[in-house]
Amino acid sequence: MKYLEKLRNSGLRPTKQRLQICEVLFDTEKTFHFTINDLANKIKKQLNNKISLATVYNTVHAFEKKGYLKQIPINSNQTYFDTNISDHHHFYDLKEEKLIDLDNSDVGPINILKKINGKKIKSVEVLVKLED
Amino acid sequence: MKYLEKLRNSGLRPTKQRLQICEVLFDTEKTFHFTINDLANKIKKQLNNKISLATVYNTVHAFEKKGYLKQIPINSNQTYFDTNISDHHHFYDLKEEKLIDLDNSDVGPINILKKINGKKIKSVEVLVKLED
DNA sequence: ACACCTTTTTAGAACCATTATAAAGTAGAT
DNA sequence: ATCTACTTTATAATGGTTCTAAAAAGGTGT
Ligand SMILES: [Mn+2]
Ligand SMILES: [Mn+2]
Ligand SMILES: [Zn+2]
Ligand SMILES: [Zn+2]
Repeated sequence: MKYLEKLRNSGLRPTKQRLQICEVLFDTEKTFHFTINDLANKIKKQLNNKISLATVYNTVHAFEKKGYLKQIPINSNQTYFDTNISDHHHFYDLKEEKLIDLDNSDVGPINILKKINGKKIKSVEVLVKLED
Repeated sequence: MKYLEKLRNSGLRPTKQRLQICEVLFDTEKTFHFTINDLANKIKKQLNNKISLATVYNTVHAFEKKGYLKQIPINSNQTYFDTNISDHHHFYDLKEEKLIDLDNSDVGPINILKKINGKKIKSVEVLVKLED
């Protein structure tokens, strides 16, 4: 199975439910942004099978911890995840409440001049809010 | 009173509670980051007076809407606000779960090359995650 | 001061995304 | 097949935020 590695690395056995979550998350041309609810609905519609929310939460968090998914820093009542794990940024369309990818190459190089003692930079994320 | 303008512009009458919230928010040398709960506790301790959470929420949201406060885009179970309303960015110390200001001047100029049809940029915010 | 009407405050309830629980089911090892 | 640890699931608990509606305070005209 093509998702064994991701599952094993995340400390998860390849169960039917987890493989289905993988299918929906990783078996696509394009990457996408989602909330837990989005994902649960997508599974139900696309695979005609309901997976309990608890399992979806657990699996998504395990993948996020291992870096197979990213959380998108944004203020919302729900948490947004991203299947695009490359270094990249986001537009947030305030009217439509939609996220749009913004490639690293579409943002000039970002140089953080200030240093914090004893800490090192793990990530640099840009959020560009859009209005009409 | 020194906060009349902010309150009036936000469509709020200058009540005792709102003036106290203003005192804690705006009567300081330094700007700061806070959650609603932080703020309610600060008022209780600093002014020795309890203001109901509903009033704190309402007032903070009214100020935020008018731009007298900013929300900080970050993933947390609580919403973080900022009394520093200048264009600036943030470090987020993952270990300590603390936000640290990052001046515009400490980040090279950010040029967003990609354009979205019919939309204009309202803000550009950088979040730099820190680890040990 | 008083009456009258509007706005505000407040405690508590409701809401809802997320997390915890624990019982029943499943997978992998022997 | 049996055993054991892990997993799924329904459901409950948690907790930040929002809503409600009754009491309090503010403003206005007399
Ligand atoms: Mn989460
Ligand atoms: Mn809010
Ligand atoms: Zn993305
Ligand atoms: Zn700040």
